[in-house]
Order: sequence, then C-alpha cells, then structure tokens
Amino acid sequence: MSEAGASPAVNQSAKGVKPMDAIMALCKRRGFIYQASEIYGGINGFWDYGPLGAQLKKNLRDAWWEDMIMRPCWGRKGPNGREVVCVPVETCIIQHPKVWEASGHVAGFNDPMVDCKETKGRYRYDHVMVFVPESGNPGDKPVFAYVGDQPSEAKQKKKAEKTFGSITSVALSSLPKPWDRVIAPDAEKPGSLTEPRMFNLMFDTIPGAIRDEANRAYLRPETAQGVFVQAKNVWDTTRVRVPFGIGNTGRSFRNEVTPRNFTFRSREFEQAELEFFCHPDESQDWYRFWRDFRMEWWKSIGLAGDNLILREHDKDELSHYSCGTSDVEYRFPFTAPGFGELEGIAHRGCFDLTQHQAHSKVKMEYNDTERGELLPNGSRRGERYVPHCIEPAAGLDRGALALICEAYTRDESRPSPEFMKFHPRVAPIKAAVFPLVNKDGMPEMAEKLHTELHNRFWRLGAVEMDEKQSIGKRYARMDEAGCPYCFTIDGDSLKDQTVTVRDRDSGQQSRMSVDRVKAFLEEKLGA
RNA sequence: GCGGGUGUAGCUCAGUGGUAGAGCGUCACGUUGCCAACGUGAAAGUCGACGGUUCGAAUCCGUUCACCCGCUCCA
Repeated sequence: MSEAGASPAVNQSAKGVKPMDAIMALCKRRGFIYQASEIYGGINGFWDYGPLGAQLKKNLRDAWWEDMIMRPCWGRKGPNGREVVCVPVETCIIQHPKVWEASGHVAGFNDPMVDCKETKGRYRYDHVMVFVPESGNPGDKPVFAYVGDQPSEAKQKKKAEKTFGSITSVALSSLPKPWDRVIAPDAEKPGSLTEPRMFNLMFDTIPGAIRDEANRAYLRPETAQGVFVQAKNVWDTTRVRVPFGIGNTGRSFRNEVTPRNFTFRSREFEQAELEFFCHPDESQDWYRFWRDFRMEWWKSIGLAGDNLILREHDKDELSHYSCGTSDVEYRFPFTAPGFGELEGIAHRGCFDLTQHQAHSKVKMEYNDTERGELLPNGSRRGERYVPHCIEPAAGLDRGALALICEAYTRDESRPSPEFMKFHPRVAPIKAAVFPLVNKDGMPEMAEKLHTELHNRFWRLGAVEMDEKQSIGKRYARMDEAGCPYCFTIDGDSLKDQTVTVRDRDSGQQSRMSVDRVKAFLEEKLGA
C-alpha cells in the first residue's frame, strides 16, 4: 500500500465540510476512539479504540473477510468466467530480516539518503557522485550526479563531457549546499535532490534473550510480504489453482515522519490486504476487475456519496514495476477539498515473487497444468511461470475513520441534532429495546424481546436495552451511537403484542407485531 | 523539519496572582405514556507534565509532551 496522500481538488468547494473537532469530540465522548496512553499525556501517532470503535472496526474487518475471502465479490464471477477463489493466511509481524531486503524496504534504513523530487528516486548519500568540469568551476552551468556502476553513470558522463569537455568526478557530499545546480541521476532538471536525511521508517527490535545487534529484526511495514513469502507453500499444500487470491489482515508499523490527522496517519495501523495471483496474460483483466469491485465494496458499506472517488495513478506516479495502480480515496474533513487514500489497488506484476526468488534462491514458479501443450493422452504439459499479482490493499483504520466521518450528521431540525448515520452492516449497535415507561409490565416485555434479539444477533453487534430517563434521551443516545433501529414497548404492546420501530435517519415510527421484529431485523441487517 | 494555535470535570468552555466554576452529559430518587421532558439530589478535576519566580501560581517565566491548522515530508 503506497502513500499517495491527498490529491488535488476536483471541482468541489470546501463548503459542507464536516467539523473535525466535533467528530473527534464525539469519538471520545461515546467511546469510539481514545488517545493511546492518554493518562500519561498520549503518545504521538498511536490511538486506541473504545467499545463502540472496536466493534465498528470489527464489523468492517468482518465485512472485508466475508466479501473477499469467504464469498469473494459477493459470489460474482471473475473475468475468466469462474467464481473467484480466495484463501486466508495469518503471518507474523516479525519476519526474517531478509524479507525486507528483498522487498526493498530495508534499503535506506541505516544510511543517510537523498531523494529526488523529480524521479522519486532515493539514493544512498555516500554513493552519489557528481561530474564537474576539471577546472572545478562549472560557472552557471549544471553539474551531473550519478551512482557508480549504474546506467546513470554513462549517461551523465556523456552529458557532462558535452557541457564541459574535460571532467572529473567528486562526491556529492563535497559540494556546497543547496544543490540547486545538481541534476539528479535520472532527472531532467537541476535542483531536485533533497538534503541527506536518515530514514527510520521501519520499527526495529532484537529477538533473543541476549541483546545482539546482529539479530536485529523489523516490525512489518505491510502485511503483503507475509503473503509473498508463503505463496509457494499455499499453492503447494492447499490445491488452490491460479488464478486465486491470498488474504492477510493485521497490524503493521511505520515510523511516519509526521503522524497527523487523527488516526489517518498512525504509526501502528491495521491492514487488510489481498494478493491475487494470475497468469500474466490475464493480469490486466483481473486488475480492472479488482479495482472496480473494491470501489463498489466501499460504496456498499456506506461511503456512497461523492466523497468517494477512484483515482487511477498517472504514469509518473507508478512504481517502476507496476503497470497500473488505483486508489480508492475519501474526502475527509481534513483533506477537503482533496482526498485521502483508503485503499490502493496495484498491479504488481511478478516483482515481489521474483525478488524473493532471487534473495531466497527458492523457485517461485507455479506449474499451471491447465496451460501448455496438449498431449496425445488429453492432458496438458503444463506451463511454468511466476504468477503476476494484483494487490487490493486496504487500511482498516482509515476505513473506520471514513465510516465515522461519513456517518457524522448534524440536523438542527431534529430533537437530537447530532447523530451517526452508519450503514446497518457496520453499525456497532444493531438495535435497542426500550420500555416506554419503566412500569406496568413494559420492562418485563422489553427484557424478553431484548434477550430474544440478543440471542439471535450477537454475532453481528450489540443489541441494547435502555430503560433509564426519558424516551427522548434514549432515542438521542442511540442516534449518537449510530444504532439504526429502536424498538419501543408501550401500553398497547401488552394488549395486542405489537411494538413500534423507529428509524434512526427519518425518525419515523411504525408499528409491527412483536413476532415480526426478528425477521424485520434479519432483513435490514442482511443476516 | 518550520511557523501559528490549543491543553481546566466524560464533552463544550469560562476563569490574568488570593477558597476550582458553568452548561450539557452521567448516576440516584420521584415524576413521566413517543423524541436530548420536569423536580430534587449526587458523583466527578494532582487546571497536560516537570522545573522556576512568589508569602501564595490554573494564572507569570522556562522546559517538555500531546492535539489542531498552514507549509514541508510521506522509501
């Protein structure tokens, strides 16, 4: 999952932006999100979920698991005309350090690095050399940076000789800053190199009782690599056939330079990633398939308005190995009028498996017995290849935050102006039961209904009973928690066994037989 | 990383050197017959933390932590 950040405004004014302060206050007040270690003053970049937030996030995670692993894409067929097959794994936060060397994450961890703003290249500071005129004085002409033994060396040398004639090379570190006349290795314009910086983007730790630097390991910065290093085991041991997906969810850790924007950029966060493996020839079809489905999925759980967009990366934004990447982006109050990434869907080609094959010396080729030459006996010879991979990688904390922001609604005309309009599927409290008045047999009948509903729906979320204070306050409390349906037992209920159901969003009430309540909720909750 | 702002009860905030406050929420009792109703009462804060000045600090000074906003950054 990349970090594209907010994209530019697209014809949207900032008006109608919800107040982030009020959303954060509600999150605290109602127990959605607390600051981590709050009693000690908090810790930068870490957040905890309270009871409602934990259930909300669980519902989001469950929805992902159900719709991506258990019944992928709601049972629809993939571009190959067959049902989509996905299996789960659960891999460790700490992997062998070589995993992160192969993935490219470790590069630049221990050494000062310079970045190129133009090409997005990153170089070890002490590896960057510069061609300068032999006289030592380039005047107002640019000088040419390169990295030894890289293609950039010959290219830059040619340009430098054309500019200065006889040249010599010096270390970048010997040049005075700012380097506004330095043309970076693969860049066109001068001045694109940043100051050298130490990057400490992965958290590290030292497994083993004796503290020994040689044992240094890292907390994973993404769950995806756990899938790649086990992909061969999965296709060797589980009878899954390409094309198929492997899902992995869990915590990841990044030492973000600037944690910001509530939980949006946290140092500890949870991902839900799918790596979908397919034949190279089919990869473009699968890429489009997953991109479109993931957008549709986020809409289905309540991000249905124009605050959600699918943004295809420009060519110059793509990683060098990717031939397509899209982001599902949400217009958060703090990114408006721009957007922030919820999920990246990347065509990763065979980059990751090839990298691990090279570093581990373990063949990552898949033997596809549905392909290859047809033999006289009717079977196939089989085709061996490194599968290509489509990666829909979602951030669950960002997803939960988007659900919260989208749900937050203020309507001054309502008795309870502030309420959370969660989609029933993700709402942490699914239903509540109230005795209109706490006497005359109403509490007993309410308790009976509450028990019945709880026994039926506890797997999905809370079913609450509230008999305290006035009926209006109880409705308001449930509105703020985002509970979609409240059932009230009144005097008539005891006579004719009916109850009223109140719809959170409209405030409308209707009466139904108490026997029908369970079926009503089953339908509304899709249970 | 730079600049600005904020930090006092669960939430929103008042309190500029002399007894720690309000509204809302929460809880209890009573009342209450469908939308944050009413009455009475209660609980709840080492004033972000540490240090300094002072007879005395929520208040002044220094340091620090956290959050928000704008730049920067985001392998």
